[in-house]
Amino acid sequence: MRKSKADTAETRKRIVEMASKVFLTQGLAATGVADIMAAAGLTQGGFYRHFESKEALIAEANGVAIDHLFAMFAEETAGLAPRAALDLIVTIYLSQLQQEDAQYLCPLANLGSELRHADAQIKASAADGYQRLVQLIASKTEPLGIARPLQIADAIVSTIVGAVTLSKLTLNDAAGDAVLANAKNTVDMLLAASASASAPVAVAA
Amino acid sequence: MRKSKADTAETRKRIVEMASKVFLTQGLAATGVADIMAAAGLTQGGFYRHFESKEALIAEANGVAIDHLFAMFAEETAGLAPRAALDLIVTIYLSQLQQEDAQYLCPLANLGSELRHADAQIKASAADGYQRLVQLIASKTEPLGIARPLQIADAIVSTIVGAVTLSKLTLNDAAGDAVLANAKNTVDMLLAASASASAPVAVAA
DNA sequence: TGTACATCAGTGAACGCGCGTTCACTGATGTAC
DNA sequence: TGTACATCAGTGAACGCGCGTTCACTGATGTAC
Repeated sequence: MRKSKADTAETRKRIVEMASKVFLTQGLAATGVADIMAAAGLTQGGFYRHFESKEALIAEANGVAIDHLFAMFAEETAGLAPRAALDLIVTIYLSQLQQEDAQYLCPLANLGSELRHADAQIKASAADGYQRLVQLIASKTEPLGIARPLQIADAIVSTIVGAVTLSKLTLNDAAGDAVLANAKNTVDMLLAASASASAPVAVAA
Repeated sequence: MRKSKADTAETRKRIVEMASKVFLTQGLAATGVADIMAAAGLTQGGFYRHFESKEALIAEANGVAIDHLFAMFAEETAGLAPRAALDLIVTIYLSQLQQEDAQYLCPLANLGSELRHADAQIKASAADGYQRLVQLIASKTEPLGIARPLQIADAIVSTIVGAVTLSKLTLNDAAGDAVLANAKNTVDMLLAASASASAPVAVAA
């Protein structure tokens, strides 16, 4: 049953994509290799033709999830002014678990505490995602002419990651939604406070 | 080897205390019943004399962790004015993972993503902890005469929980410390922004 | 108060299950001539 | 270009291990008389 090189590459990609989705929605420990292979329409025996271990797949799946998230951000905010782009990024990030199919999930918010105890390569993929998220936000705060744009970017990341995590630990969905809505207000407040703290500057588009 | 009722109660309490510590530092899935019993100086067979299941212990251990956290907050901030108490609570919360023995760990920040997929009683204990944390913070923001004290309390919780979670997902400790230090600044900024947004009010002690 | 029996905390071994990983095998693809 | 062989993606079963849970047993505690 050997497959062509193109088929093999496609299969491998399909496994990573499915793994990314399943890991992010079900958790790392709760998701087995057999679950992922079944989701990809394969049997578990073939897994090790593509990956060295479950850990290696987790690291790769996290990387892919992060890549997709940022590609989507870039696409959605193309041509927008920094402040508008920032608003959209924050809004999209906060609503990641509210959509039906939950296509773009962030490993930091959805796997946070599990990543902490994972092995080195998995932690490295998480740290990379964190860095990229801070830098993306900072690339939008820096042109705003506000005080301490890097610290504000960092603060925004802590707030939105915390809010998404906590929104799934409330007693009911309404409370979770309130956490998310409030996080958006908090980001706005941080930006407004930073703007008033520095000399008023006209924001270029 | 039957023990007296007092001994039995003490043993049960010791198991919960050890479980609380081990679960919070190692994670739920990574910690086995045998690990906990060994930490308590017992063998695994005796576990089911005290608890119905591992899940039941997790729920109870989380509850105990939260109780300890709040008891410590109450003790540390006794007699302090609301703003000073708030500062101290935030500072202590943010430094929970920096101490040697890490005695007071919050389940929300340390088990966040694992709690999300846990069973109903465990999630209920997490939701309860979240409610209590928001209310404790709100009890300090409300006397400050600031705008929207409840939303600010909620924002503070999202920020500090997110920061503690993320501080362990950075490449090195220095970056993690920066996340925490920045979270403190963020809280201060939120409070200052809320104060300036409302009519200036003298804060009573 | 003393005695005889029931209770039950704790032990250590075993059970059963699931999971990550390995393996023999199949048959289509790739490659060497 | 055609042919013979090597390669290897995928299958399905099995292995081995760890973990949650159960169980027979022990002997000290609690209780009934």
